[in-house]
Amino acid sequence: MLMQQTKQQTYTLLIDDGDEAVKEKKPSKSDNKRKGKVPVVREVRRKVDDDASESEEERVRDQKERQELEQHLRDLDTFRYHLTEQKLSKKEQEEALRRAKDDSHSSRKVSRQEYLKKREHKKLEELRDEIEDEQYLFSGENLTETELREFRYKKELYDLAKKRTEDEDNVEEEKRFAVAVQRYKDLDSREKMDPFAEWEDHQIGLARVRKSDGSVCRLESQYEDGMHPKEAQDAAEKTALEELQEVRKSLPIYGYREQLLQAVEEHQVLVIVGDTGSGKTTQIPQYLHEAGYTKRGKVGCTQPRRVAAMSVAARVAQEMGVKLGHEVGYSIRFEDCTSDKTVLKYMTDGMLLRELLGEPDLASYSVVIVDEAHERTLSTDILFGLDIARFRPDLKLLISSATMDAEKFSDYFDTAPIFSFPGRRYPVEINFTSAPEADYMDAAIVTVLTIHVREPLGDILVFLTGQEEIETAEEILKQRIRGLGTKIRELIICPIYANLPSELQAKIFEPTPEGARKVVLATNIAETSLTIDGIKYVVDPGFSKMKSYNPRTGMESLLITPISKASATQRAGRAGRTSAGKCYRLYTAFNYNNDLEENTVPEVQRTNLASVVLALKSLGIHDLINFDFMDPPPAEALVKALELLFALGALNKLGELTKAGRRMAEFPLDPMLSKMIVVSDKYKCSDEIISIAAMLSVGGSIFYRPKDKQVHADNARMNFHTGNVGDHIALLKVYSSWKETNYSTQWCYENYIQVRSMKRARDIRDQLEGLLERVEIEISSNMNELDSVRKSIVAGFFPHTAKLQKNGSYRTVKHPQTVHIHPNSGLSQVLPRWVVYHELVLTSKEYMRQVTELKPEWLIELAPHYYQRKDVEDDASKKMPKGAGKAAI
DNA sequence: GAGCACTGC
Repeated sequence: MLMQQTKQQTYTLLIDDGDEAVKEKKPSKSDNKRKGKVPVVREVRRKVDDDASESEEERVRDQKERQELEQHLRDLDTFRYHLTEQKLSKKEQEEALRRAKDDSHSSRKVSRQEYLKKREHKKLEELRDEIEDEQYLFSGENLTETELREFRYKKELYDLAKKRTEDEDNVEEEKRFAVAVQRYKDLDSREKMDPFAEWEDHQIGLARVRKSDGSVCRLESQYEDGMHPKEAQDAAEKTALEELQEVRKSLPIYGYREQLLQAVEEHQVLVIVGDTGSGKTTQIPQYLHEAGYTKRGKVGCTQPRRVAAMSVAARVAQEMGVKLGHEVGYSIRFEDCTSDKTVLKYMTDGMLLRELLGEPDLASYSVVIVDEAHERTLSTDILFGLDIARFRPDLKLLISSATMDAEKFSDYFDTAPIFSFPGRRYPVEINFTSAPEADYMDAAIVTVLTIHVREPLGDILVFLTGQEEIETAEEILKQRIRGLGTKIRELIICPIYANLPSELQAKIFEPTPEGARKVVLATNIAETSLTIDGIKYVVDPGFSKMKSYNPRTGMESLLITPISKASATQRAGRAGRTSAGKCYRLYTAFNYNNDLEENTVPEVQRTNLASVVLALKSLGIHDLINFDFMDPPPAEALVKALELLFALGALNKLGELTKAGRRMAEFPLDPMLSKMIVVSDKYKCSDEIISIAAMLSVGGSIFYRPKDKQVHADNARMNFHTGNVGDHIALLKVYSSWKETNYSTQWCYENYIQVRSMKRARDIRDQLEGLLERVEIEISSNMNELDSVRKSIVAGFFPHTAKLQKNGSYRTVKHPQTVHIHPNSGLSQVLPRWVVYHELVLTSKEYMRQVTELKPEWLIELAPHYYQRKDVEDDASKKMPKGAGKAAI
């Protein structure tokens, strides 16, 4: 663990220092521009006029330009190389480090101001640069009419814009927003508005129509919707089915069918290694069905993702010629598409775990297949630890994994045999940089442009770490391309990340127009969750954001960290799905070999385990320290979870599950939220509390805050905070207001609220409402008595309390540490004396997110076992910051 | 004045 941290730090340090060094060694502006920026973008392809008499001349010039460009690119490479060399000198590293330490604090403020100032002039500078570029590059050349006009126009624009860039920006963005709003207005039906529907449909469609050879056959749902005459329908069905059977036989796994079945017969646990495209996910369950395993019970196949479970089930149903939900079905949260007839059941791994809570021996299954086990989700790790196979000698367990982890799984399951067969994949050429990159964003952009200029057509996929980075990259790329106009091929930029509105997500699936190239700027979402056709080049800077949890402080953090080798391989593989491809890694082979971890740290080792422990306890597992985790989590994390559950009254002193604990375990929520719900029964406000619980569990993506509309968005948000009711009540107000408008999408837009998150909250709320019945809690509402709602919250979250300090910061009550109210909180200016918070996150400071005021005496009333008088003594005579300590209560 | 990667129940 220590080793790993050190490594990560060195890796990051190296890059930071590089940055510092760049600043110090920065060449003069024009110098920098000439070598670094201009030439790459500049050249490429000049517009060829129709005029035939000029064509020869054009060709010569084209050739000359191409040569120039090649030279520019070479210059650039050397330039970059030298820069990095300099950056890496030891002395400079130390110097940069020292300086960073000395004035990290004051420099933050300064840099903010600088940033604002810079932003103001950025656009202007860009334009000026463009003009200079043109003059520099094309001064001695005969420009075409159009190009001259363009140039003059730019110059005029620059002069004009100098005076009023800011205004223009606003007008432009105002327009864009209006268009977006209009588009939403145009869509009326709820189906259309379902943010998931679109791309989930797309993914399902993919599974349906993709043939093994990569070609597409159209047969989806033609015979299901009854649109065709009966005969045509039958005929279509027949040929479609026949064709599908052909396809099945052409899959790589087909040749191993008998061997595989024999291996399953002979061994209880089998590790299966088959590359993507081998057909294992769709075929193995069918083989097992054909071999008669389904006579003894269901065949269950788990997937890490909902879409995968749905789309694979749809595909298999089609191959078997049955209706989805009958013999073949799927089960995911909020959606159970199975029936009594179902023998092949695809499901999310979390779903199987939930089923296990009700049916601990999985009696209704004869085979369980855990697919994509190498992803090591929390659920698969727990499933493995439970070792169901030991109690059910007749249950077959198949684990499918990527090559490199197969041994590990085999060892874990008492040297279970490994069955491997080849997949279908195209070769991917891997390129490393010769020296470390100082700025991976810049390097990524240069690489994209270089590919665009040098390499044959084929789309590019760039892995970045988050929304902000993607937006920046998009901006820079657009701007660099814009200046070139017709001189290069068209480059279509497609951003993709989970929070992107779905109608914009759909853009990445549109086929690239003839002669153009698409560049997809993606987060990790493109690593596993979705596949994009036509990707031939992958640019991998080697970083991703990863959440980690500190069990000692209970603090979460989301940090940019180097990826693992396994991740790097996965990313590279994305280039070789439809043809041979290339992967550009923006780190050195040495970095790869020495600095990157073999595998990503499994989730179980970097998460809060409270709900896991509660689930295991409810399965009757008492000795958690010796639970057979494949990679055990830190003991501290387990202890912390046990302590919390004890404090919440879910476990007794002996560590046994209490009645309250049993009820809490029914809810698919963090135990503190479950506790809050269980207690709400007593305060007769379960209706309000489940809304709050649902809103809290969708996470922080409720309020929409576009860059250009921050003031409006903040105003809209503050409406829900009137009376300083606290963030929890504000969330409740958001939910009930939305409900009052009959779940209106329009209302969401008007109030800067994310529809997608609200719909998710509604789904969760519905589920929670259903579960209330199971734990015998009646729905009761007590909106007039907000203190009872607050008391329920405190009853669940009493370990998360903090008290205001003299300096305006807070100190957590039980395990003292200094924290602050998150600036996005409605109480960030109010500073109540006592607060309860939902979570603690470490970003630039230790922040409490979702905060509500409480009365200290409640702590004694609601958690007498946890707090003593002295903890909540309130020295009112002490001077508090001005205007603080007075909120709604 | 901050900044939510990605899943899942």
